[in-house]
Amino acid sequence: MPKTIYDIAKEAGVSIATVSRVFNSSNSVKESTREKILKIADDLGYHPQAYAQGLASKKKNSIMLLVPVMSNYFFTEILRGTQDVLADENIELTILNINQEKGVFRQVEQIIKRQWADGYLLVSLHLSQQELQKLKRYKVPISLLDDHSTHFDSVSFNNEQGGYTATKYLLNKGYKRIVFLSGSKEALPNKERYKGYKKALAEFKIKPDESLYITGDSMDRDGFTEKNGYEAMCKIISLDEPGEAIFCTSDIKAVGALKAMNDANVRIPLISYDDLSISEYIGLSTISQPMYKMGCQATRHLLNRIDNYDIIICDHIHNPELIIRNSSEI
Amino acid sequence: MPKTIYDIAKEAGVSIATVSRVFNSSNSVKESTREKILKIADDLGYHPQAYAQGLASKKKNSIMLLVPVMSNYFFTEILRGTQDVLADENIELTILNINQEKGVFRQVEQIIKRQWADGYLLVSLHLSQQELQKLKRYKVPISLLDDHSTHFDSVSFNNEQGGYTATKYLLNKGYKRIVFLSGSKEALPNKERYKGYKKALAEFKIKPDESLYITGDSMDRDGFTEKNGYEAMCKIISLDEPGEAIFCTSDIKAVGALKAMNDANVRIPLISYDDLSISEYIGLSTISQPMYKMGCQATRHLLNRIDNYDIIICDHIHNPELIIRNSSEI
DNA sequence: CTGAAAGCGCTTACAG
DNA sequence: CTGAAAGCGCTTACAG
Repeated sequence: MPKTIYDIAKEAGVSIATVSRVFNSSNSVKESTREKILKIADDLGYHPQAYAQGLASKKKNSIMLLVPVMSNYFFTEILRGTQDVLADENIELTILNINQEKGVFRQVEQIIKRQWADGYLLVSLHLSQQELQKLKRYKVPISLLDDHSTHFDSVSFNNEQGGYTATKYLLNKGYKRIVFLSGSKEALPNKERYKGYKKALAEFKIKPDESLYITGDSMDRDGFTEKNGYEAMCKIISLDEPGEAIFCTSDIKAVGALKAMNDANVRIPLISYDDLSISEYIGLSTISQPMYKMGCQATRHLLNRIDNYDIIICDHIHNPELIIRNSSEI
Repeated sequence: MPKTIYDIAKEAGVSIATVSRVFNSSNSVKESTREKILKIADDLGYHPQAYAQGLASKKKNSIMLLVPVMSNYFFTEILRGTQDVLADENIELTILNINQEKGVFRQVEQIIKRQWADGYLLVSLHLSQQELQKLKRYKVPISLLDDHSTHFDSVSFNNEQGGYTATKYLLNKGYKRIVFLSGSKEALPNKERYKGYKKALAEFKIKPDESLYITGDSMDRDGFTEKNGYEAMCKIISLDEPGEAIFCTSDIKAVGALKAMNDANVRIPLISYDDLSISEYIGLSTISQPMYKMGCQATRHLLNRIDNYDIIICDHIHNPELIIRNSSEI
């Protein structure tokens, strides 16, 4: 039922090769022929089928962005960067949501095997080095964002530094019992931020107190939810010795934590992590990361590698920045 | 370089037809042969190429979700619904971000022409009836979410009802000067909500006051940003007669509006729209819509139509629900 | 249970 | 500037 290149060629009285040339902007087509074909194609609602083009040309002219959750500002900013870099490139961008419950590696490998795109941008997927190594054999352009590896181009944050900066600030203000309000303990960024937290404590000769490592009970999305933050804060409040300040590993959790404080009518200084668009408006002191810029970078890495698979591997690590607003200043 | 069906067939000593059958779960393959082929495929990292399969079988086994912005909870919930419906279907789901600045219709039509998927779920795209009519000729399964049409299956909200309910509540509390804190005046949902707002006023014999129709100056994302809400609220506060209550057309804008109130140290009752996940935690009274459920519905419509293009068109309109929390209760 | 062969809708040297 | 033809990597009747 849908029109094919044959329909157009017949209608225009030319060969399919000529029609193909028109759509591949080869300049070796007579202007009048080109216009005629374009007109017919428009009338008939024709455009070359992506799948057939991909198969014949062995190029997909598309890249795929693989992400675990796309609920947040974090991802939106990255996407903005990617789209801006792609703007003059004539490359299509599709997004695939990876289900964290169903084996991240399996899903990623499957997509790559099926050759959906010319290259893949893996965002916040945190595969193990061993898994990344396995992906290497497909010899396909892959670029990592919010993840680090020697196998692929990567753009990542210095999470340890972020945890360190936030904690240090609190320590400098004189607080000693600082709570680490955590997400899932297994999540890599969480571990790294905890490292930074401990490093800062160490500088102040404070031993990390296990009972101050606290998370909520709701564990969907690795615990990065308002609900988890609320639950965690309730636990903190009911501690025998509640803690004098809080380093919270995400803004979304902080929203929950703030509510719990309000409900219980207590106020504990808090610094969180992400700098979502709402954070400015609810006065969160937080660690900010240059997400737009990183989206641009990671995308450029990918395009370069599609262009030439054998160029040297790039590895950018960005230092986050502490932004002080109300929540830390009591 | 990547392995093809020929490599596998040769290695296994069978024809490519047999290899193909294994991957299409045809049961007419000897168990031992199947296992052998699967083993070889796994060793060699082979899986049938999506594009070649699509071309040969004329089925993509994939659907595409077209959305304008995916920053919000709104979209995340819909996605959850879609994914849950797709869970046992063996259909891939890809997402395509539509750039509102670059001609929504043109982008959508292009995607459809190129035949990326077996069907398309259009979310919050608000094409005109005329444009939808044009898409009709491609005879391709399309399902609309947060949009209404007689041409395609659709699942939408009764925005007028939402605006009416919110405004009525405020009127019932005795407020007379009610501000309509708007997004872009051209946006369809905005218009519909405004209709409901006026309808409620009419019941109270109040003439809509033009000077109470207020929006901010930042107009990215159709004005649905914290910043726009903040700006609008500043205008409201500096009104000669400020208004006794506010109906705000989105929670994100309300976040900005609340901050502006705080900064100016005023408190005006406010009801907003969306019920994002944070809204509960910051005490927003708001209009809530069953997004997860609607994502499920729209996806089922689409699958049914892919199954049989000629079934009768479905049209669900959902009534939103008012949820009272702090922001409206001063 | 398996294979040979046609065909899906394109692109792209090659030749003119 | 244009066409004939091979080929991309699969699926799927058809035949056995």
